[in-house]
Amino acid sequence: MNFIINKINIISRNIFIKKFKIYNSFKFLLYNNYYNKNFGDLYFNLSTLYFLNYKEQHIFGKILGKKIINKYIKNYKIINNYFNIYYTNLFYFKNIKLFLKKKLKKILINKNNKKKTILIDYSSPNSNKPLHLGHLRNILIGSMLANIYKNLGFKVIKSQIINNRGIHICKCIICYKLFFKKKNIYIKGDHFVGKLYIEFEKKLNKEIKLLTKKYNINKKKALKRSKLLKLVNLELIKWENKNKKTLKISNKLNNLVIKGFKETYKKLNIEFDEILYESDTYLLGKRIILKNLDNIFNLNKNDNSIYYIYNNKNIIVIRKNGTSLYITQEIGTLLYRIKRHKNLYKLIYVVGNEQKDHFQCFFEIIKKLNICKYKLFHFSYNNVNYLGKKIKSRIKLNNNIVLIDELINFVNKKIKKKFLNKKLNNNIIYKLSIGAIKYEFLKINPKKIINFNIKNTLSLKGNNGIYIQYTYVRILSIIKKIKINKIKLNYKNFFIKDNEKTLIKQLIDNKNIIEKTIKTNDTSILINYLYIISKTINNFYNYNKILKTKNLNIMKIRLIISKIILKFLYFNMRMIDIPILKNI
RNA sequence: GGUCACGUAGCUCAGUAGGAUAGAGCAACUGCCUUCUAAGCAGUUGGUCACAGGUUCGAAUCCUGUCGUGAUCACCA
Repeated sequence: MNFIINKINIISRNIFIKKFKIYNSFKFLLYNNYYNKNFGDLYFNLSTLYFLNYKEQHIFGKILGKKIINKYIKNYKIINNYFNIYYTNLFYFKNIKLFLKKKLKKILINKNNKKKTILIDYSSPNSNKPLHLGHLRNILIGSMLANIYKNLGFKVIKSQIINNRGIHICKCIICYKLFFKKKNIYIKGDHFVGKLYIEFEKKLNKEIKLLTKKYNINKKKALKRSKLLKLVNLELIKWENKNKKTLKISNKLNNLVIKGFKETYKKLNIEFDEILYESDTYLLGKRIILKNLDNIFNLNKNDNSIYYIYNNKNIIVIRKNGTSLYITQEIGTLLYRIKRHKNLYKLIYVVGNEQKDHFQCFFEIIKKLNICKYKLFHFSYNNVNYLGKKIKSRIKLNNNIVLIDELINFVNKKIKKKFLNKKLNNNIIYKLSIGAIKYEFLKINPKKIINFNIKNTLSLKGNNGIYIQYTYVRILSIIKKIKINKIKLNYKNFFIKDNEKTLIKQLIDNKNIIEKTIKTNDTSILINYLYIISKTINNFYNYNKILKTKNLNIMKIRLIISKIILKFLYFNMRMIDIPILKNI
């Protein structure tokens, strides 16, 4: 493919100079076509040659056409001002041979990226509630990007920071102290702590309602008078002053949550190279802020809080009571990472787009502090919505599936029910569930809102993860039945049908797709590609008999194509981390 | 109100480095299991690409405005 494009560029330049006396370095954008049978395998639009008029464009086309025909290019045709190129059978033969012999990594991936290290920060939950569907999108996008970068040759550090410090933790601590201390914990740790948080919010709401009635004041004023909130704030000061009793409860709750998170991650086959805790990093942030108090940050002399001016707004970085905030932690964590990892190439924060302002402010501060020579990048994805509103763990859906654990259970049951007559074992059902969930969340462009809907989102027909897994198993079952290693391809007996040509062309496109995915960080590009080739593969399977073909040569060729299909499916499924099945 | 996204078939989404006739899946209807795994294949129906201007030989794609939806604008994280 590339050599054809290069050749066209070289020949064209000659024509421009000799025929039209035009000296410029125009580069062609050629497109692969595997959608429309009436048009060429490779094409470009002659109108893009803006420096020639319509007549000249066609003269150019005709000269170019005659010159490019060779053993790989059979023919050319100009239709509607489009220059179409048609491949010879030898072209397909060569590509099949290449795909069969070489490792896909070598064919599909540029080697320039070796030794560069990328740190990807994703998931980063607060340790006051279980992981929910909002986190799920974050986890899956981050994990897939990490996978792709790894396959591209980068060294990847998958990093997670657990936000285990702050008001939210203290709310749980207070709730535990007041109402749950003597009760037994009989549910998953993260679910228990989530319950503490919800209970606290309920009690707080009650108190606020009472206060607003009693003193006839608005909510803001009531919040200031709240006894519960006062307790929480005191607890936060205690926490940052390392009060032993407070830290003991904090650690207990923290451990419960982390254990719960680990179980959930394991179900999804998600792993991290490092897990950091805000409790270990926030002091670094606090220190550097105090160090730069006069030149970058400002002290409010009335109440001793410290703020940074961003877009004419005062952003508080240290509270009047001396405790730190989200952004304090963010600065500290970056410092911690820089110390820990030397020679990073880039840091990518996979965080929701609602934090766009936060990251812009954060990056600005880092630039002024002049502490980081690495590229910082916020990859923002959009929300998961339910009934038009952003999903939060406190919302309960109809079937209670707002949490990741609940979603997995739900899908698991659904698949079990659907394939009841097939008597699948639990391991296969589990792999199908995970595949379905991952595919469903990743197939939508990250910059778009996912409107979560149980019926549509978890449809098990058509364009979904199971379809891909099934396609793989179908082809595998053929290969399993026959020893294929000794088969040799011979061009003399080479025969290929149109649907097989389409497939080869699509496989060639894999390289472009990967490059485009990484350029845009859009996971849906690769997923949709996988779906398109799977459709072609199923078409190939239905129309071309393989083991039952009488002609031995044709059977050999189709077996080899089947083997190549498996290679491609395996490679791409691994990138997305959809579980691969060996049988059903 | 300011800022940032998004608006494509009844529903869920592709297509946006301008380019040929706007594509899939679900839902509805029609065929195909004695045949390598029917979790599949093939087909029919379904579109004012939110609306209005502009740029261009050419706009779903770029620009401007309007409308609609969501996020954000905390001494929460």
